[in-house]
Amino acid sequence: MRWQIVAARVTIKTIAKDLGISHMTVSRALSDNPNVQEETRKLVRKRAAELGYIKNAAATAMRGDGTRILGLLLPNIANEFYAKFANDLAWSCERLGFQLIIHLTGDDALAERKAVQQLREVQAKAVILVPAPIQNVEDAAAPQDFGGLDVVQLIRQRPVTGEETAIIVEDAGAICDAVVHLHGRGHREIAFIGASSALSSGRNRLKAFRAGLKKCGLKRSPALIRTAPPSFDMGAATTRDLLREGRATAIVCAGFEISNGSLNALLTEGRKPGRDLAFIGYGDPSFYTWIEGGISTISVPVTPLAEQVLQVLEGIATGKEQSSTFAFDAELIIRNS
Amino acid sequence: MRWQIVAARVTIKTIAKDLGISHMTVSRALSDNPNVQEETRKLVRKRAAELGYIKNAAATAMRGDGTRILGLLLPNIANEFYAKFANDLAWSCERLGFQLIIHLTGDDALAERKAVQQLREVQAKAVILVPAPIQNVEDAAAPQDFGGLDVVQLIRQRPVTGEETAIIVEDAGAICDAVVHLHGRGHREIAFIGASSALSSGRNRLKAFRAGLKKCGLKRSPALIRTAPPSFDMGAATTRDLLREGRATAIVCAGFEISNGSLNALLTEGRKPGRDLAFIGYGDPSFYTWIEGGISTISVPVTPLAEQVLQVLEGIATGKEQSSTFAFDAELIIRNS
DNA sequence: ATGAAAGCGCTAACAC
DNA sequence: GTGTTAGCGCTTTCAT
Repeated sequence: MRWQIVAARVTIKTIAKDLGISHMTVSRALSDNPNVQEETRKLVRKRAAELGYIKNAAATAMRGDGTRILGLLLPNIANEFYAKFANDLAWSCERLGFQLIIHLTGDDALAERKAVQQLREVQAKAVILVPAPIQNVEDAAAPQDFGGLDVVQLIRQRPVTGEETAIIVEDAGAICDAVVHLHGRGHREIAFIGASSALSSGRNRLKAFRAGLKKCGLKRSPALIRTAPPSFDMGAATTRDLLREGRATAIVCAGFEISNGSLNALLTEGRKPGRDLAFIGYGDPSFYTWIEGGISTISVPVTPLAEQVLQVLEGIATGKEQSSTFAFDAELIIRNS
Repeated sequence: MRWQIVAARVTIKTIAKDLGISHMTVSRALSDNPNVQEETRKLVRKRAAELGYIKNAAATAMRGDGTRILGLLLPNIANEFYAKFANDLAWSCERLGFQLIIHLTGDDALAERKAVQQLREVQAKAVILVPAPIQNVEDAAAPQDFGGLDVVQLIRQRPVTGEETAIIVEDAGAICDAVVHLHGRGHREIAFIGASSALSSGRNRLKAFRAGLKKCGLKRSPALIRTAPPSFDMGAATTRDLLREGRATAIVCAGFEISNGSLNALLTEGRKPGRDLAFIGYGDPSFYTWIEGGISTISVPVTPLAEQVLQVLEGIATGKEQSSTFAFDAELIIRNS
């Protein structure tokens, strides 16, 4: 026998015994089943509150009644975009009575697998994820098995069973617009800093940039196109290189981290974005609106994205789910460039 | 009878039947119990993988073996500080194999209660929370019951049972330093923008500011001390007021949102923080380091905080937990003011 | 309107 | 080394 130092958990049986009735009556009373006398119901609820009864979610889950758990898989939540998205989604979850489990993947396929596994273990209802980019053959050969999870893909779309809903942002138009705009302001040497072509987003954004060049009748200059694994440091270093070379008169950034890194390099080098050099950022850090007269940017619609996820979630909650792809347009916002 | 469209969940019994052995052997094999023949163990693991077996966390939880779930309660995660903290903590969770459930409270006591209730239902192991400020008598009268949850209070410390660990930041020294520093640079009209005294943090920071004034032999000017419910807009509006009045030559911000709002007002009004007016911000948005020659700030040690939480967590995980209060000093970082 | 039994998936405690 | 039993807390089903 083990001494119970802490009070044993209060269950419906505890209450039942305390009240001298069957635990089934307690169960019914607590779940507002009509087949209970109003009086008993009140009594039970009162006693339950007094004893500090807490429903055991595990028991409910085990009976096959599912859970109210949602999983969110993101590369990180330090990034302003992801943080804002997680924030919006978390509020929706509070409203709908869901619990939100956040897993960080660092864009690593293995981490993603582990997270999905854990979510399946707790029988999460759905998972919203930014799919990790497929880096090697193994990843491609062993597609993720989501089991009973409803899946919503975010930002990136991985060609899988085709069953999953995808919510993506369509930034090709805005990137193309950016080039056209810069051209209109007289720029002829427009640099592009983006992710390496290993990422589908990297390829697509570069394609959009080239489409913009073509539209203005500008010819491609390989020297002005810089791609590498995207990061703050990459954006900063690349920008410093471009400054040193002194050819570019405008920079278009195609990535959140890259954009911040590039802006950082510009400012720490004493260049005024919008004056000394035209600059088009990526994403919507709030300070873009109020530094240096406002930083022009390719604006990504976070809240609409989160709201769409919410819609899909509500569909899932009520069983009326239907899979499809939702695309939201990014928008070129011109401020100082 | 109901038609099973989807394949029935694979359990240890499924595997047992498939292999013609007892489900206990399967259980033992899967949990690396030594009392299984190496051969059978391998066989079981192989078959489990093939059949796509997923352990049912609910069943484990129901047996009283607990969960690997942690709860994190924050006012929001859009704020750079909270986002960074959540990010650090989430990484720790990945490393330790925990799942992190994030609940947003908006600093509302009722929302906090609901979140704690839900965490208790899923039998979370611990909850890390920024306690909602106590606004009214009801809140104070009905202290939160955390049941079996281990509790780590963050930033704010609510006097409760005294059992909980608290991890707080001690910013009084840095605030006082800020005043002394500004005085040393010749400023005599130093404004303070902070939270209303309803929040304990508001009171303490104001106290520290006054201590700074006293230390320099400056007398208090009520006209330069502005407190109200803290927000970005409050910071911006207050700053615009101060600019209009034209008396203050320096501003000390005592809050994350306030600081950003104030800085925003300054820049949109065309004032150069550090040149036209001395400015001491609060918190560590990354762009503070690289705009306007660097914004001076009261730096809050996020990563040490998260690391301490991690320490406590590991204590909890191994049962070697011991409650206490950990304080981390904020630090005055002078850049352009 | 209320109660008794069964079973969800798992593992500790016993057989053997 | 392997199998059997029992029970965690809950609700569905079937009595009463």
